[in-house]
Amino acid sequence: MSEGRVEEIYARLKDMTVTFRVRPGERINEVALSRALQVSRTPLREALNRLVSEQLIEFRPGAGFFCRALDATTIFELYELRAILEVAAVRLACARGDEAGIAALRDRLYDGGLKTANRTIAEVTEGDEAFHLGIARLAGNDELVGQLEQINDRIRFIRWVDMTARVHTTKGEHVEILEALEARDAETAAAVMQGHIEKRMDQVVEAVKEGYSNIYVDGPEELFGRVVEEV
Amino acid sequence: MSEGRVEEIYARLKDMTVTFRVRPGERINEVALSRALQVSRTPLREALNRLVSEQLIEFRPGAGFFCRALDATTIFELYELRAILEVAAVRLACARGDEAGIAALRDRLYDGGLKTANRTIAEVTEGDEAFHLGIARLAGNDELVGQLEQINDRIRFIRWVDMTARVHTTKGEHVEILEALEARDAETAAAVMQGHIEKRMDQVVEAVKEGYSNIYVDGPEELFGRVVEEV
DNA sequence: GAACGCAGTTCTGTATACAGACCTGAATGT
DNA sequence: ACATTCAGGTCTGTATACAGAACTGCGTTC
Repeated sequence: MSEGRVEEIYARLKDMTVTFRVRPGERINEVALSRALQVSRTPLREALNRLVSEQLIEFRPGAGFFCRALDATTIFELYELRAILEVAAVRLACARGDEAGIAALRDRLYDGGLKTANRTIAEVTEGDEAFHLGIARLAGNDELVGQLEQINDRIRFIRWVDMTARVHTTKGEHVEILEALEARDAETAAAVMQGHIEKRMDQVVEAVKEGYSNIYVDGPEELFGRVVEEV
Repeated sequence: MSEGRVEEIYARLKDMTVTFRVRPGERINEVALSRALQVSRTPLREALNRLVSEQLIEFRPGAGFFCRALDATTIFELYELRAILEVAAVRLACARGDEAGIAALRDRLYDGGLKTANRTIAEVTEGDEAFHLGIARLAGNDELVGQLEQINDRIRFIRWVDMTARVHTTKGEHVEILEALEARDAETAAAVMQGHIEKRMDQVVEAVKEGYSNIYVDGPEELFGRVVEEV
């Protein structure tokens, strides 16, 4: 009874929906998908139901499961929420974060996080997310981290799109945040974090209104694999 | 094919787990529960899987579904998170909340929210939650409201326990928050909200360490129905 | 020509069956 | 007396079957 099949399906589906390899609004055909994943419909539907709770897919009774659509309003709200949580997190990190953790974050940032050239968008975005999550972890509130991870899953695609446009401005702001954190300067850290996220939010919402739809119509694979050019 | 069975099961199970009518740590026997709910195991498990994502129940592969346990650390973290979100919400509400909405909130508060005598704990707690959620709604960020609702589900039981102890101090603070909101005084509103939630958090975490376990061993029904005495 | 209705098909919703994992307890050996 | 093992039962994990809902496309009627 090879136990744990649902977990695997769940992970795969999550990946598919996060990266929008299923098109927004598209209905998910259960038999087709179950064949593709080599499982029966029962565990497949169990996994799908989990993703419904995480708002990565939608469910309409009688009609089935559908890929979520990400409209501009939702994106705005998620970015705003992210800003609230991350600003609070960096404040708490200034107050409680342990030195070792801060040092580790610094090392990772300077080790790889600043070198964006010749990396794929996927890699760079992962680095960005890891930096922000690293700060949240320093705040020592696992529930906050969990909420943030859930938000990240929902906007990761958008972050990818955004990253293709402006990789290079991110780095400097990350350094600023880190330095404020090391100085335990909560006010500065909070202000920079707030500005950092809000700036991106504005850019993103605008970008979405324009070219967003045609981005994920072409299939996103190409986007994620694109390589960042030298500055 | 009486459609929408899962939705109903989901709602009932959610209620059961939120109110801890299932004991913490207890394993959920699927066949027994499916008989009790008059459905087969398939839709039952689909509903259970949704609740796993909302962290209202736990799932261990090979062992099944279990009722969540609420330890002091998690409660602390959830209250802290709630404070972060609600403080941000009241700030946004001061900035963007429309007059009509504020007036409606005021009416509801003065209409019923202040009269606690001769009401059950369940009713009073619901009023408390409604007031806080009402403010969050004024902030105009549905995602924030959603997150807050999810947190509320997880700590509602604790709020009940807390409410039995100190119903009467809540009212005054709610009035303070409302007045600051009406004056559009974000700083005051935020400060009072922060204090309001943090005070409760401290009390609650302490209460949990002492008598919590025996409260939900006796079955919680009695608690919810208890009537608040006159001051 | 357009709108409505009907039949066929496809897909969802749920029950059920079965295989294998886990747990319990008794019996046996040290 | 205690540990260990094995058998029996219980419960989970998944496949599959079937019933009914929703959709599609064609034909008919106004």
